[in-house]
Amino acid sequence: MLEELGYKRLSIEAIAARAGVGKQTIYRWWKGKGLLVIEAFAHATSARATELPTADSGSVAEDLRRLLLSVFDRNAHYDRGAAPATKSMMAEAQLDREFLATFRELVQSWHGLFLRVLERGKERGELRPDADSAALVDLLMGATWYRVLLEHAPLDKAYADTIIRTVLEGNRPD
Amino acid sequence: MLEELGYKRLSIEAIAARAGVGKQTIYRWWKGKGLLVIEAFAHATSARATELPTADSGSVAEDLRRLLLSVFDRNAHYDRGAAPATKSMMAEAQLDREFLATFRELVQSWHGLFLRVLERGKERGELRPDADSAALVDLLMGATWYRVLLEHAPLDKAYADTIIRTVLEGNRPD
Amino acid sequence: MLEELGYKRLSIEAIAARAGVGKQTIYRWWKGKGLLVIEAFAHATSARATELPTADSGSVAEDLRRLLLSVFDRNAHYDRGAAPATKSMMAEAQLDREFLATFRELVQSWHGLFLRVLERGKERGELRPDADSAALVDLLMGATWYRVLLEHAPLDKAYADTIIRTVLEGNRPD
Amino acid sequence: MLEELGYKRLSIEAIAARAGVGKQTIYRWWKGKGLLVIEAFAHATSARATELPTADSGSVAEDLRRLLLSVFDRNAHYDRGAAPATKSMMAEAQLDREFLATFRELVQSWHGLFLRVLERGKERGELRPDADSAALVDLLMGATWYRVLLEHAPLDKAYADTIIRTVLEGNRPD
DNA sequence: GTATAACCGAGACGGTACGTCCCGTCTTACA
DNA sequence: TGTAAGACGGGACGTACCGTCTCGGTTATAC
Repeated sequence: MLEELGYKRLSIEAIAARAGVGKQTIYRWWKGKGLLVIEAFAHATSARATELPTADSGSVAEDLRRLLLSVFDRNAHYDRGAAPATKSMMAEAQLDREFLATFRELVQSWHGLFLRVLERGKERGELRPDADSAALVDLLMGATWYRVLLEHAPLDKAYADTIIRTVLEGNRPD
Repeated sequence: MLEELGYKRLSIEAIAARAGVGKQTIYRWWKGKGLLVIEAFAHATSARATELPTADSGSVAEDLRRLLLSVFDRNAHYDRGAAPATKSMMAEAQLDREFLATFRELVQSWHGLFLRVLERGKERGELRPDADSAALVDLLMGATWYRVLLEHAPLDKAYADTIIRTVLEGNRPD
Repeated sequence: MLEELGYKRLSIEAIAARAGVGKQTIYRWWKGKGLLVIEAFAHATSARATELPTADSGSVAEDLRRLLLSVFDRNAHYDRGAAPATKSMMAEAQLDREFLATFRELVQSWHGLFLRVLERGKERGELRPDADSAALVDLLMGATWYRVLLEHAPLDKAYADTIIRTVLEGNRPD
Repeated sequence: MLEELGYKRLSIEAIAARAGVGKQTIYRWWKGKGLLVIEAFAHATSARATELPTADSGSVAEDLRRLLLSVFDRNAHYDRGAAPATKSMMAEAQLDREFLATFRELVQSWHGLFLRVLERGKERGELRPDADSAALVDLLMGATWYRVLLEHAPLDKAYADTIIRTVLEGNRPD
């Protein structure tokens, strides 16, 4: 229904009707449209067994590339698949502080994957040991989200390369 | 009123009442809440004469630093000043495609400033000539927006340093 | 719609839909279902020009008889015409004190007609001068309403005769 | 709870909660709010051993007076005691035909007492033998209910006297 | 200096959705 | 096995705003 109507026109009334369910039942389980969508999103992504690739390939560059391209893949089409949902959630997060807290947890769970890769890189001496990994993750993710949100340029391999190249070269040891 | 109520609870009805104006008059001038806010935002930022620093200091690093810190300054407090407004607009942009187009123009007008600085850097040989400047701007802005939107970490000098350092070191010539 | 559905199943939602009107518009004009019905009732009875007979025939008995039979006529069929509406209003009056006040005014406007007839009777010496006219009206109306409300016996001429006979004979001068 | 909340706001949900009982259990015993209240009313009036006075004093006037004043007593205060309950039941009877049937039986059980008194009066020659006793009971009860329902005048001794006087004088033999 | 038009506040209107209450039925988990 | 607890599908409530639409009562202009 999200893809069909868009988040704004998606009403709890309509969800209930489509589900053949009383509105109260929905309010019993979720506090609002946002939290319902977040859960539906989590369910959909986990159900489709589309886990992000976490295997250790031996090189930060390769690990990061795999991870980032996987994220790019899911969000490359701004108007279908995961992107509309994540965009909607980011919007709701700006409109409802309570929702922001929940959403942040979801988003930060993704950070973990990136953090681990970067930390492995440090251990292997591929990255400066004093680099601020958390900040680097924000760079990686921020660059990605920015294009998804504004839709002013595509999430393509060239962009991924630029991002990864910049982050790694910019934090090479000495 | 935006700071007071938040974008979600800010209704055109309330704006009209507060302004001592008929609703029709508002609809005559703006097509929706989003476009009204975008204009109010533009008015407020220009009125306060808080233009971004564009002077050429002679070094990319310094120019970038000044520019980025100026942006950081305006948005450092996530719950007052410019941040709530920009966050609201980013939200609206996700919910209304027509608004997205308008908002994108506003945002991209800011890109110009960063692009010019990077291009000057290329000319001076401070940056690789084949670096994708547009992508680098997205890196800079994306990293900034990301923390503003998620509010999971502060927009502080350390973060600015990491961003600039990474972008510049990551795109040094040869 | 009242006759069709009955007062209980008559919802403001349905009235609005049938009238092709927003619910708010109804709430703008009437405070509740009861007050709307009371107004519809007043409108219907006045529109149909079914005024009660108030002419002076020269005898209390005859005046009273005409008046009472006219009331009987309108309410003889407990399940159509005026009776369902008046019954509904009497019900609402028991459930909502504010409505009771309004309803009482309507009902007491009818008392006036009976009171005038009785007072004429006193003047002509057909009734004891110290009879409590108001109480006698309550007797006349109470007896009528009682059968309408309980529907345990018909509003027929015999009952009208008994009522009038009792009230007049019971209050003959000396 | 009836006195506390009024019939309208009295919900089965609330009754169950207050009673520490499942809703289902209530529906197992009573078909609706009305029937539950009618039973509670019957229980309350019988428990308080406030039976109506049926003894034969030797005079219709006296018997009637005792009986009527007893009814008046219970309902003199329109907002507490028996009156709110009877008013509620009369309301429900107008809204639900099935309930009306049950309620009518309860009400008519009271008629029996009045009928017996009137019949005794006929036997003793205190009343015209061809008087319609049932109609007279409706006069007595109707006059009483009317004031209880509209609350436009008190149930006082003067009113009782007028009622009884009218009914007896109006149906004296010859 | 007055008639006339443009404007605008106020807010009613048809409408959608909200979040809540309660209905009467169904399910669960404990005693 | 029965029952409290309460979830469920459902209907209606009364409210908030939406974007559109009349209204009068000013101004401001043209005659």
